[in-house]
Amino acid sequence: MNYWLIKSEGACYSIDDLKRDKKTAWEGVRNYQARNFMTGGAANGVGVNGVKAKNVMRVGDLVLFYHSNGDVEHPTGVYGIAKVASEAHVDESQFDPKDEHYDPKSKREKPMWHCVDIAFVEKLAQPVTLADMKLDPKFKGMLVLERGSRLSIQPVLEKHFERVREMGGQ
DNA sequence: GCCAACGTTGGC
DNA sequence: GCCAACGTTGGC
Repeated sequence: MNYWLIKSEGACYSIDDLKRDKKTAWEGVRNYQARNFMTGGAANGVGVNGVKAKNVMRVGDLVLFYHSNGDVEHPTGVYGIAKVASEAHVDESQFDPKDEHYDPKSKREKPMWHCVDIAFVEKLAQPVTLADMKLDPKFKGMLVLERGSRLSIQPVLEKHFERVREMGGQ
């Protein structure tokens, strides 16, 4: 079992939206490194030379749901837990000229972007903010705390995942 | 709103 | 293949 962190602008798609939808296709990721965590390296989810990397999302993996670009009322941080609910599949938004994530370079015959489905697990009783995590030495080494860390899908260590859950509980 | 850090593009 | 220019992300 692997653990992950995915970012979403809270004002754009929040943990409450995921709770309402129960499940959503994690479309719109347009960064190769982030994509490769979903697909296993190649575009289509079968990995490089048919071999999936170890560090790739698998059905059932648990995910920290992180709100980026927060403000005073809604601070940046982890707001809930989700899980990976599908293998990588074609991200339909790349073919839609009206979609903000439209990619004119990508062709149906050879799609560039794939995504997994993400399902709601729980909302934390209280968010674990970025500020909280920076203050707790147990989070030392966590990718999201690093300066300039823009990766929207990140692997997370089990100990960091469990610590978030602990701090976010009642 | 600012701006540093980052990823991508494109000229050469 | 280098690297400057550009657009975007995201903390503050």
